Amino acid sequence: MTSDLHERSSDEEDTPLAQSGKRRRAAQVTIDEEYDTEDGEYNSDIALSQVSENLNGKTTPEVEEPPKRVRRKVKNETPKKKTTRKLKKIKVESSPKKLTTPKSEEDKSVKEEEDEQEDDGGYKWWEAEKEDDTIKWTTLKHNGVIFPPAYEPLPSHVKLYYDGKPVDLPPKAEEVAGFYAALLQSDHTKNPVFQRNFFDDFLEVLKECGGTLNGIEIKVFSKCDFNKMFEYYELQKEQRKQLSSQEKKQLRLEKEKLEEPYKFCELDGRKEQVGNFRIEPPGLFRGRGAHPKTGKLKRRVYPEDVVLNLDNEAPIPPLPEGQNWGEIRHDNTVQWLAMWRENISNSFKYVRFAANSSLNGLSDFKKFEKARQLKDHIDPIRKDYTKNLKSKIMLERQKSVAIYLIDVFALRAGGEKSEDEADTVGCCSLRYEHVTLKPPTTVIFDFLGKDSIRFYQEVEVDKQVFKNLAIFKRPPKQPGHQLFDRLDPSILNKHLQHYMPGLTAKVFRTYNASKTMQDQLDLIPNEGTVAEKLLKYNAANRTVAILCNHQRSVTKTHAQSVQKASDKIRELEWQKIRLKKAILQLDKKQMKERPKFFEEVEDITKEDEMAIHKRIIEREVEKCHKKFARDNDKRKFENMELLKESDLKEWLDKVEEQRLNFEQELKTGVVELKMASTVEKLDKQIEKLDQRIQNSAIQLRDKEENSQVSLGTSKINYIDPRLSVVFCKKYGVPIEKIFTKSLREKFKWAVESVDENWRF
DNA sequence: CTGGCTACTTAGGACAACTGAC
DNA sequence: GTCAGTTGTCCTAAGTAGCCAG
Repeated sequence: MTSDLHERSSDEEDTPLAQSGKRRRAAQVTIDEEYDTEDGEYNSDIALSQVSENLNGKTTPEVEEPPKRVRRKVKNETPKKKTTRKLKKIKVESSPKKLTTPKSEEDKSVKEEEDEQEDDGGYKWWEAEKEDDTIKWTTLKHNGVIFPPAYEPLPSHVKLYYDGKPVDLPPKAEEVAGFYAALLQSDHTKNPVFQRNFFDDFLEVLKECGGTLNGIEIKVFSKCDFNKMFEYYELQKEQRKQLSSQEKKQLRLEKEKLEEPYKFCELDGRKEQVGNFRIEPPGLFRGRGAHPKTGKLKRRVYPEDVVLNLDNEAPIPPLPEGQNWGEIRHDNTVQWLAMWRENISNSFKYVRFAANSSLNGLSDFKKFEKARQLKDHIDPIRKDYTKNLKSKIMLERQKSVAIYLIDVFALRAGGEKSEDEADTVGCCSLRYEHVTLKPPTTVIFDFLGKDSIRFYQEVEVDKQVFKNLAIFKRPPKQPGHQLFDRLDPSILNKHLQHYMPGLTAKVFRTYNASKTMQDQLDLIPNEGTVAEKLLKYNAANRTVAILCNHQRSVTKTHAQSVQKASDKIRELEWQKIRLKKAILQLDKKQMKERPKFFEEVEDITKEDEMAIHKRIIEREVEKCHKKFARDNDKRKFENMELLKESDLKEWLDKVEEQRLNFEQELKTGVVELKMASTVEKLDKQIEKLDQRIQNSAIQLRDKEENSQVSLGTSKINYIDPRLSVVFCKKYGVPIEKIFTKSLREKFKWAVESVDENWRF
């Protein structure tokens, strides 16, 4: 058999359509038909040479077409107006009584949050027995949503400038310009796509409201100057910061009072917290990664856009005169209170219960129970996919490899994406260029995953997986082509259902994350201080985060703070050595008695010492200046006599004296301590320093290792909270050290239901 | 089947609040 | 008390997945 027997014959275009059409025929095609093999193992010699060609492919780029990105069918090619299932306007008849919270609000002027928890937390759903899970509630009452405040036009002296001239914008357009101005210092505004999308939408809004008010015609983005607007916002921010703490408190209280009615709802007669009761304010869409729509105007949402969901007896939240809700629904099979359609990708946004709500808790519990259940099925699944790596049917091989990748490297399912989203992939949507093969069995993954976070891993894989990946990459496939051209998440999930009802690709991530955590926790000895145990818990957490590729961007100040910390350690070490020298000065015999102890005295070079001296002196000088400035500020305020320059000089002289001492010390090697001391006292000090050095070193290492890893996501979504609870109970670590207040509430079901023998 | 809807889960960054060293 | 650095919360984007009509 030769290459023209490949399923994809050469005359077929590699259009997205052709690609997706091919999938349909996939099932019938066997490996035998496709590849010249007897046992389902394809001829690795041929394939490997092809592979390495691609690999060493530094040669190929010149020859090949630049990798084109072939995507599957484009959704919404023509953004056709959806069959407008027009939101029925239901006339609000019922008197819009305000929802009274179960207990009288006046009882407590200052709300005690902990107490608040007590009375609604009485219901322990995890101890109740619920049968039907398609019905989420029988009664649901709430007060609707908070709309963002109306736009307040800028004062007349703050304007957009066009080509150097002030522009009078109609409020609606000014608002949009303001959205951009506010972001002037962010990275978004440096992105040309963002600029263009913003500008297009801005012009459109401007046109809608009839153009500028002073006849200036805005045409070119580059002539727009948003600085005056930006400065105004900065000023406002500054002023807000300057408010006295009293005023700030006042504002906080007012906000609190306004929000109070929306924070809670009543579900089956119980008080529950609402999550995002604030409608998202208008602004510029900030898509992540290379999002084609980033910068577009996210339009304001009005009551007419909002669908409310509550029970049919529930009072309908009132609206200002003349305004109406888009629709009132009574759908008790869903867990949302309100929703609206956003204009960027035409999808829905939901107002839902808070993380600590019973319904969300229940879903969470079920999620982890499902993942735990996978424990009992994982062995046959692994056995199966290992076996099927050699299946004669292409589809089967792709399935097996996909499940292997999802299981072993915790890849996401990887659904199809449309052309107007950022180009990110998961397992099923991996393309040729995302996987590089390095014989014999090394694979390099390099692609952008969810949120355009880079997934880069060089890993060893099963031999047969390697071979299969080589097959999936075989010509005529080239960059831009799907690796798993027979697969999508729904095919995969359907396959997985056979092993276990409800099993889907994402369950593997939960399972492997929690399993890994359990294994890591098992390795931690029950000894040492709480701080030490905590450190080990975090290390375990980190293992999971790395498995799931949970990253965060390093802070701007990271390098600096690492530098600072390591400088501090060096300084401590220097101090220690200095003390050891002092010991030797006191008693020369010590060297013979404890040669090991004094070994490190030689470790420090003159240059090191000089650098440390310099740092200390610089710091001291700076301190003097700062203190001088601060003291005088204070004195000015209190109408006291100011410190004179001579006072500052006096301080600085002292520092200079110290500098000279250091210089002397460096020259002679003789350490002069401030106080007379004994060998014993110095030993004690050294011991303390050692401890401090160790602690600082651990902290530094932790900081380094955590700088790119985000622990939160796995803690919140992947690690069964019961693992953490058991850990705390068993190891005597207070749960507050691991779960913040809101996490303790979210995971209340776990905190209260588990004994210390529980295992994932 | 497939594609489009719909609902729900997972995600990182912005920003506010807190904390500990000085 | 002040400041810098850290931690916790909020915000909303971006995934997964089930369902249903054609």
